[in-house]
Amino acid sequence: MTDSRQEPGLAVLLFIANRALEQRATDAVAAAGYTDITLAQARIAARIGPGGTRVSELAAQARVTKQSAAFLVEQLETAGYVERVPDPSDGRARLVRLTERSAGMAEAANAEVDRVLGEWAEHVGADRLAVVHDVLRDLREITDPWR
Amino acid sequence: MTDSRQEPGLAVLLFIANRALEQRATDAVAAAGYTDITLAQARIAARIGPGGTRVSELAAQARVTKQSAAFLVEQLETAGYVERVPDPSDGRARLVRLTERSAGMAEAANAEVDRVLGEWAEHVGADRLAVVHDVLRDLREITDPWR
DNA sequence: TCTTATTAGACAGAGTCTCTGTCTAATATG
DNA sequence: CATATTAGACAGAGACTCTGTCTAATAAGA
Repeated sequence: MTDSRQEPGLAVLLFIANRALEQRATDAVAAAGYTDITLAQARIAARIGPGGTRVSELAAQARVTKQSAAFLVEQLETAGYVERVPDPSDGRARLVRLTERSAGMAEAANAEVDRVLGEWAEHVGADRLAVVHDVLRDLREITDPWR
Repeated sequence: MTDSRQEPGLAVLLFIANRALEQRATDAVAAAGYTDITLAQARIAARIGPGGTRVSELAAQARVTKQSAAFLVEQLETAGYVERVPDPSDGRARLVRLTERSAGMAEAANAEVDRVLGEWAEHVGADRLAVVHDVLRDLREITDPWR
């Protein structure tokens, strides 16, 4: 989205880092035996909170439309990774929750992410990586309309 | 790809920042009148170098298969944003080059990216943002198999 | 309370993107 | 010169995402 080759801009660098991490996590999940889940589904699943999350919320977090999120949740439900329960606080809403089956998958993903972050810290220094983390967190205030 | 809500991990933060920048650039391009280009096409177009780039190279940079990249290049060619010429150095290859028509589009995208980065620098400090840029650049050595 | 506006989600359909698999031509390798 | 590799084309299937529309539940105001 920047311009052309040569020294890559921040836009490209963000893309590369994001994709690298995503790829490692995806590969790890597949290696752990969870081969019936796609990247798009995983992006949704990864954003489900402990107490369950609404489809609208998942859509916002994953930057897709409600329809797309609902479609992916449906797939995840069929595969047994999530379940939908009524939201006690709102009769219109339903909460999407992770099932026990997804526990191992989540663990595999998280373990790999930690491993990758360890490698990154070793390569660029834990302190510098921490700055990246802090800055991106601060940046979220202006880049993330939802919360 | 991390786990669930609460303090977002680096994986989610990278995703958010990347998407935010991508969205702003995309909106700016559309606002500039280039409504016949999609996000996937733009991701490919943004990676075409001054002297032209091979489809295989574009595929690697955009993290998609050769087939996907070829498909998108085909769309871009039909729309008049790129052209394909034989690669003098390799009879098998063809170089994808930007046409004059894409100049205004690239300018609109780059201008918006610069604008966003300016906002970011203002929000978190130019020095801290510079650290992020440096770290991600260093990280590329281990996250980007292609160069 | 009653009317109206908003919000969560379901449903339908079309378009876009991406992948696996296979094939040809051109280039390296030994 | 035979073989392996690489760039790209072609075909087809599958996955993802969107616009548009609809119902039900909640929120807001007269």
